[in-house]
Amino acid sequence: MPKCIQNSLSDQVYTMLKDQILSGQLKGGMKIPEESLAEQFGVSRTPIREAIRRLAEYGLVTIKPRSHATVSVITEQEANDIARVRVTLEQLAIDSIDETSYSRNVKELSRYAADCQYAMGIGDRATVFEQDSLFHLALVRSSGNSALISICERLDAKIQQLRIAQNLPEDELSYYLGQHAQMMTLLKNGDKEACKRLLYEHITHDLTSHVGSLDA
Amino acid sequence: MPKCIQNSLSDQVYTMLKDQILSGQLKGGMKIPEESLAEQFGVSRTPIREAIRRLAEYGLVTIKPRSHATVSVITEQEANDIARVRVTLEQLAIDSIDETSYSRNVKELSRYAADCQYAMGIGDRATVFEQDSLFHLALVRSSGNSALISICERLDAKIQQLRIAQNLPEDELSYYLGQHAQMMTLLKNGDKEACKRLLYEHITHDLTSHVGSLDA
DNA sequence: GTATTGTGTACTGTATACAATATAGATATC
DNA sequence: GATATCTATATTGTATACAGTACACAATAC
Repeated sequence: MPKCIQNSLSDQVYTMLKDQILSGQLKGGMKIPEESLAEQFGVSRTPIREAIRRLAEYGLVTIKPRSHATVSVITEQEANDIARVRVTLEQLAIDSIDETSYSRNVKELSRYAADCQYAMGIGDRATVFEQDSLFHLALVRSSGNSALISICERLDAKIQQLRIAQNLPEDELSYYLGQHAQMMTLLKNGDKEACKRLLYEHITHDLTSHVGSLDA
Repeated sequence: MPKCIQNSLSDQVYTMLKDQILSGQLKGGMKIPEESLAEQFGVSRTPIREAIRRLAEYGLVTIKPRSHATVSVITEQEANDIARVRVTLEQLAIDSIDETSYSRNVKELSRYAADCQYAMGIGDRATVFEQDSLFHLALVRSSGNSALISICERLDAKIQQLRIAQNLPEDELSYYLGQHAQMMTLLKNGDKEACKRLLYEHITHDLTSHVGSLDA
């Protein structure tokens, strides 16, 4: 269910392409010529170009000048690098949260955590990942730091791509999702240090072991 | 002196517009209609559009749908937020640097530090800021973390805008520039903690006091 | 059989043309 | 005189057309 905020064709195409990439419909390494996409979406090349270029800024596609754009592939090294940065950024978010901003967001956070668990229960992985993203973004938003928020929102697409590529087994995924609620408890109790340690485990857990076959 | 890596018109326009914004020639809040830019640069609207959209991704211009794009203005809050994130990211870079990667980059770093000081001596503020940026980016690159590097490179444009807006008095600027060499000494001695503390001061020094008159 | 060059095709990069919408100014109304 | 509404214009959003380049395949030379 693609959610198009703007109604310009560029934005619609952008959202749909992003969804197709993150859902794995468009796999890493695949060529995406502008003309065939234009045909597929029933629009001209102009909005396609703008969408592709935006996706390139987010690292989801790679543009080779005067040649095709391709869907980006994530390497193991890149996955580790992103995780490391992510931990650092979200730990900063935790440090920046004060009680009032937390209480303002606690309801939203717990809803995402719950929805995530529920989706896990019925085996709906797509929703699990979506709600997981929303939880972490809401956490970052609670920091109130606009620069931090925009960086994390930008990084989110890559993280989603990573989550899917990681392909964690059910039991592990379920275990790590439970940490959302734990983190909230720690935050409520004001124990930021413990929360940051848990976040570290939450994000960097046996990261490298499951990555692979992105361009199957 | 704009340095155009790619030779496509889009890239050239992008670089030139960026330079004009960072040099203050295009001031915050100014409208930038596509057509007049196209005339000014002697190209069609297409490459102009792509450049503007790219600048928007970097936060240097703000696009209001179906209306003019304007040069973004930095608020005091935003400046603080960016500084906070920047400290965190560059501290992560310092943590990630190992001896081999440092020794590979030490020459480059000291050159930037020296050039920065020299430019300060002859009162060439534009070069000071340029070399300052290069120093910090080289530091981040030494980390070898691709995700971190790309985030910092992306943030760099905003930081440059900020540096100019800050408009630090000569003596203070000169003082803080001296810290580049100090940080390198600490790194060489392996005292990362001290280096990170110094970096914190280096970046967050009386930040809010000088910001203002961006759209003079 | 392999390497090299030539040619055609397909795709991108850019320009131009048209459609749709927002802004500003003028007119009308209270 | 102030406010609201209408109209004209300017500017964006999108489509299309053309030019130039890169890639793939074939033909030739070694």
